[in-house]
Parts: sequence; C-alpha cells; structure tokens
Amino acid sequence: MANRPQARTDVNRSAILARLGAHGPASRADLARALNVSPALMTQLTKDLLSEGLLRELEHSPSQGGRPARMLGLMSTAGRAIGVKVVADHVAFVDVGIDGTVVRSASEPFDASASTFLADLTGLLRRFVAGGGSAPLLGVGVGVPGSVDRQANGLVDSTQMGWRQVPLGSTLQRELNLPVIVENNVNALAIAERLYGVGRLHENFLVVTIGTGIGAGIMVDGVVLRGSGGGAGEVGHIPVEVDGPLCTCGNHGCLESIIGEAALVRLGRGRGVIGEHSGIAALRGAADSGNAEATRIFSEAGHVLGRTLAGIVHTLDPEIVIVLGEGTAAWSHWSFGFEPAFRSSLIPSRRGVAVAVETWQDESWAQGAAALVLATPFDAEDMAGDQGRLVRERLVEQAFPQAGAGA
Amino acid sequence: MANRPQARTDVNRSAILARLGAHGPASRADLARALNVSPALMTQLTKDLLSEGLLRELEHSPSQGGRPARMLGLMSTAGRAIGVKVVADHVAFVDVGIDGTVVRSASEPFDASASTFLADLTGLLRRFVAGGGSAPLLGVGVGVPGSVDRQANGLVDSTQMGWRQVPLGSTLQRELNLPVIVENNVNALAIAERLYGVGRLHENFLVVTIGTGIGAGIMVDGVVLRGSGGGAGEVGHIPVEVDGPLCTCGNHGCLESIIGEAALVRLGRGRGVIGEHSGIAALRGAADSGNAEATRIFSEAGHVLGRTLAGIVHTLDPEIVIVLGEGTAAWSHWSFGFEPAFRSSLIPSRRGVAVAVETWQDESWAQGAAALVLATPFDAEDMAGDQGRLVRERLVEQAFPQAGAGA
DNA sequence: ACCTCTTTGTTCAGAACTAAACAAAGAATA
DNA sequence: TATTCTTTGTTTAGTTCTGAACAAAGAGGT
Repeated sequence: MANRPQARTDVNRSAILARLGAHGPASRADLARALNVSPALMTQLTKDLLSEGLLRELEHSPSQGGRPARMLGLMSTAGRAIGVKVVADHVAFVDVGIDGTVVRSASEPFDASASTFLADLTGLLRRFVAGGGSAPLLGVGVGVPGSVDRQANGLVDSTQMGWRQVPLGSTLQRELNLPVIVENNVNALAIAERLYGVGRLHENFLVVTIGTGIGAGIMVDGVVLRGSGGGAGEVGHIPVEVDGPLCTCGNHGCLESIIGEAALVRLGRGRGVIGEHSGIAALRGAADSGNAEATRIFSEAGHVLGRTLAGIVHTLDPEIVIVLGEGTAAWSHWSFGFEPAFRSSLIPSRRGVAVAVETWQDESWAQGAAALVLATPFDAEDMAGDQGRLVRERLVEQAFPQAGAGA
Repeated sequence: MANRPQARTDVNRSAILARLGAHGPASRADLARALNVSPALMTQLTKDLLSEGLLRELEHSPSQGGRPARMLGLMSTAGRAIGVKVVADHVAFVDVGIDGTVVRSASEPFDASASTFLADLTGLLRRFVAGGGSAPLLGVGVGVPGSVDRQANGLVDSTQMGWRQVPLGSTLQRELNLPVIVENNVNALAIAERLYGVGRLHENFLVVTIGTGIGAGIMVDGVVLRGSGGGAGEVGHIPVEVDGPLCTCGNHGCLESIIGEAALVRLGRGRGVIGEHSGIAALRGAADSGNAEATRIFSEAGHVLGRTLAGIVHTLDPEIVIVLGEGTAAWSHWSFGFEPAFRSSLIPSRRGVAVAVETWQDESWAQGAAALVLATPFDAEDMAGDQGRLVRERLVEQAFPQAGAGA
C-alpha cells in the first residue's frame, strides 16, 4: 500500500502548470531553463504530472539543429479561476481556463457605498461561482481600485469607493470557502500583461491607465512593485501644478485632477465644447469630428501626461510603457500632445523607450484579476502567502481527490 | 587522505559571513532565520566555518525565555574589501574590514577627461592595493556617477565625466587580477545604508543625493532597483519646469537644472548675493549668517525638491527617504521650503513618511563602494554575476589556500 | 523544589535536487 | 553515405538541505 508518488514539491509542480498556461506548450528542456531547474528534475516532475493527467504530450515536434523537442501542453480540464473587477457602481466577472481563455463572463450592478456592500458582493460572487463549469476552481482573484495590504490578506483602502480597511479578502474566503487573492486593479492588469500581453517579452515595464483616475502598475524583474504599504503606483497624485485644481485626495494640482476624466469634462464644459450635462463621450465625439477646442483639451492632457511619464521613466528605467484604460478611446487625440512632450522630456539615452497603447475592455480588467490566481504559483511563497499556498494545494489535490488510488 | 570537508555551498557560507559582517554577532538560530535555511543546516555550516577559523564562538549569551544563545562572530582576519569613489577631478579610496570598519583611506587627484584616464586610475588603484594589510583582499568596489550595465561587467556611461561605454570593470579586473564590481555611486550608497545605516531597519527606502547632481537609489524589498538598462534613479532629469533652464542633458527644466549646485550658484550670483567668482560655500555662508535672499534660494530649492520627491513617494511607496550628499550641509535652509512642500503634496495616507537627513563625507561614498563587495554574497548569483562568484571563491579559498591540509 | 514552557542547538533518516554520463534523434558537413 | 555536431531527454549516483525528534539550558510559576 501507499504507493502514492509522495507529491513532489508543490511549488515546482504548479510553476510548470502556470508556465504552460501563460506561455503555451513547451518542451521539457524549455521548462527546465525557464524555471531554472535541472533537466533531470524536469523529467521526474513531468512524468508525475503526465501520469496524473494534468499534462499531455503533444505530437508536435519542431526540431531545430538537434533532437526534436517533444512538446508538453496542459490538459485544459486541469483548472480554472474566476476574476472579479470591482468598481464603484458595478462588478464584472470572468471565468477563465488555466490557459487564460475566457470561458464565461457577466456584469452586475453594485453599489460600493451601500452599507451592505460586503454581503452584496458575496452574494453576487456566490451566484457566479455556482454557475461554474466542470474544471476544478482554483481560486478567485479580485481587482479593486485602491491599495491592498502586502500579504494579500485583502485589507482594502480605497478613496475612490470610500472604503477604509475593508477586510474584503478574509470575508470572501470565509463565505465562499475558496482561496481569494485581492489586489489593486492596475497591478492585476500589469500581471495580466506579463502573462498574456506585451509584457511576455519584457521583465521591466510600466502599465499606465488613464480614465476616471490615473494609475500605474510597475513591473520590475518580472514581479509587481508594491512598495512598503502596497501603495506603489499612485501616480495619479503626483503633484504637477502649483495651486492647481482641487483633487479628490484633498490636495491641489495632482496629475489626476488635471487630466482625469472629470477634469477633461470640466474643461470641455467650461470652454463650451460640450453641454453642461454631457460627459467624456461627447467630448471625444467632438474631437473626433474635428472640433479644435476639443482636440486641444486632449492634446494638452497628453502633454501633461507625457512630461510626467518621462519623469517616471527616468526614475524606473522600464523597457516599455503600456497605456491602457477607458481613456485610450481618445488616444489619437492625446498622442498629439503626448508624443512630443514625452520624447523631448527624456534624456537622450532614454529617448527610445517604447510606448504601446492598448484598448482593453471591462472584461480585460477582470481577466487581469483572474490572472492573479493563475500567476500565484510563480511567486516563491512570498507575495500571495497563505492564499497562494491554498491555490497550489487545490492544483495538486486535483490529481488525488481522496486518498492514494492503488496501483 | 582527502578528509577535506568537501566545501559546502559557497553561497550559504559567504552569506553567513556577510550577514555577520553587516549585522554584527548572531546566534545560529538567528542566522538560520535570517538566511531562511533550517537550523540543522546552520549547525553544519557553522561547524565547518568554525573549524576553518573564519568564525569564532563568543562567550556572550543573552538568554531570554529559553536556552541562552551562543553568539557567533567573525574572525576579523577573514577578509577585507577596497572601495573606490571616482568623480571628475579626484578619486577616494578606502580599505574596509569584513565588518565594515574603515582600516585605511586615501584621496588622489584624477582627471576623468584625460585620454589616459583608464591607465591613470589603474595605477592609482594598484598603488593603494599594494599598501594593503594582511587580511585577504576579497575584491574592489567602484562607485561612479553614471549608469552601469546590468551584469556589473562595468560598462560605464557617464555624462558627468564624459564617458561613453567605458569598459571600466573588465579593464580593472584584468589589470589588477581581482574581482571588481562597478556600480552607480548612489546605488552603492543605498547598499551601504542598507548594510550599516538607517536602511538596516527597512526593506523599502529611497536614498536621494543632493549636490552637483541630484540622484536617487531605490531599494525595493532589500535589493537595489536598477531598471532595464541599469539607469533607474535618474531623478535629476525629471522634468519640472516648462521652458526652464538648460540642463547638462540638453533638455530644459530638469530638476537638476533648477536645484543642482550650479543652478543655486547661478541664482546667487544673479541676485547679487555672492560674487561672480564665489561658489556654493559662499552662498551657504551667506544663508548661515542670515542673508534673506540666500536663505530664500535654498528654501525655494527645498520647495521644488519636496514636490518632486512627493511624486516619487507616490510612485514607489517607500518607508523612509534618506537625503544625503554635499548639499545637505545647507539642509537647515533647504528644509524651510522642503518640509511644507513635501508634506502638503502627499496624499493623506502617505503623509507620515519619514525623512532622514545625513551628512556623509567623501569617505562614506567610497565605503559604499566597498559595501558592494561585502554585499555580493547576498545576491543570489544574479546581480554581480561573474564577479560575485569570484568574491565568493576568494572568501572560501581563504580557508584552504592550497590543497586539502591533512588531519 | 518541582513542573511546565520556551528557545537553542544537535543528530539522523530521508526528501529534493543536481551533475555527469549516456542514449536518442535529427541537422550539417565532408 | 558516413562523420560530426547539436539538442533533447533519461538514468544513476551522490550532494544539499529539511523535518522531526531530542537533548540542553534557562525562565516562570506553584
């Protein structure tokens, strides 16, 4: 009895799965190099995973100069994760496979300022989870606009939603009985970019979101920079203009108070471009149809953003800057001011920094949150802490639902 | 024959030595916790190191609630490192013991713009090395104002000294036949702060130097943030003022062009506070003796620095900001503008960030460079790469100068 | 004085991993 | 076509490290 393969180190096992999920099929040799272990060990680990049905051997074999590689791929039934994007007035859910593909999604109204918001959110999430597919659910990732304490206990501070020290993570864990990983939404986006987007090719990059607020996710050597209190990336409150407009944070002249959505709308109304009750869509429409004052508003915003980002680039030296968020819908107008200001504010040796602009949807934010769960196996026990361990456990348990199945 | 203890993993061995050097004596249990290995292994490793004469057991035993700890200390003869600070017009050397104490120091004139600067520097360094003590020399750390390529090969770009792609590291290695680690001087200071200064208590902090230039060293989770090209921390070129004064980088309105030493002196002359041929010392003197215009110049500089640093704090969320450099001699005048500007530009939750001002000497910069060598064993093979391995080797060889000494 | 609790440090079996040799399978080359 | 080279993947032997049990040495209470 007890011929159970004595579960190898879970970290390595799940790192293999996560790697395959994020980067697609790979050979044993590739994996050994990527995860920095010996080929010998990789043979062992993959043998186990194959016999457990988590991996499968693909016939495919490229062959380039030497023995052709036998590619390994994930069994798509190995697991899935749920991602949640929480904002002030609604919640978006996605259910993604272990390979990052969206299986299912939904969006529900939600009032973050209601006194029952925690129970409301739990209920909505519980309903979405209940409608799930057959693959085992590894965990839930939640992206929120605000800062989250380091250990991903899920203690949330959010000025945007009026939350102070809300125990979002622990509450959801208890209620749902699932691993829950809570993270700032821009950081979640940065992780998604690292796994599935432009960031796959870069270890050091900056994700900047423009929209209601201005935020940044900072990726350094492949991991998110959180700072001492989980509050890194609050670039929306970089002081830009002395005695500038009042910001939601109480200060004057923050970046966000000048180029945030509210500020642009206010300018549009003030300069008579749009009506007193029109919003950002109208302003963008005006610019699209050639209104000079409207394009100027966006271009000026681009100018301010360009100068400020140049400063951040000098501070952090990223390989690439990725601009995201609802605001990118009007990027063609922003860029008019952004490009010259950004380039001319950089020191010569840094002037070649790439800038990529992407238009992601609401769903993408939630996908970023799901990526938190799928990415946890990567972080060496540190970041996601307890919840990360739980995700790993579920990923491994999956092979041996009960006790050891005899030979 | 061959009863040689079969040298255990060098990384762990030298990590123990480096840890003891940086933090003073510690018990085996302390070390095991700090270096994240099992107590069992620590027993093994320290047994070897003790028998090799690199460590010694201290009688001292605090005892607090349980069995009293047997402290371990370094044999001060285990090794030493040389630190070099290179600037445009001179070079400073220090010779420090493995515990970070300065044994010997020197300063020599040097012309970074001479065509023979590489040979000159080699010669000066060779002479200083020759005058060394008895402890084995582990390596040489060099701090330069400029950016150094990632692998610490020592390829230097420095606008301040007019160097482009100077192979400083490889040249010195070849000529001196010693491990050489080259690093940006502010980063070196940050490492020194981490080992010996305020940074011992913090994993996330910012070192800001004010003087000729303005620079920053960024410590994240205990390691220096270098960025993609080793150019992180160039905060001197953050754009501050549209159409501001011309900067050495060719742009206008960089932070450095407004509050760098040259800018302050120019203001002082322009406003008639000091003569056309007086320098920063005269300006500081004027402020010290109460000249209102002089104090205003420093205070305005403090104001600009405060606002800009607030932006960096929002971006990185450090626990503490440490201000250093020659400029701190006049800090009492800077702070008049700095404090209110800094605090009022921070979002409420960040307003408590600590600021420490230290006045370090030329020698401290060189000590920071030496710290590079003593700190290498910490970085897990990554940063200092080849040179780090060499330092480790020398630290280990030291116990077995030749082949295995019989029983 | 005696028991319990806490912390340090050691020993030993066994797990996790690596290094090195080798087998497999094709490309490049003569 | 045979030879060499390159890369993948496996096997085996051995090293590094951990976990768990235990001994040592004191503090704190009863």
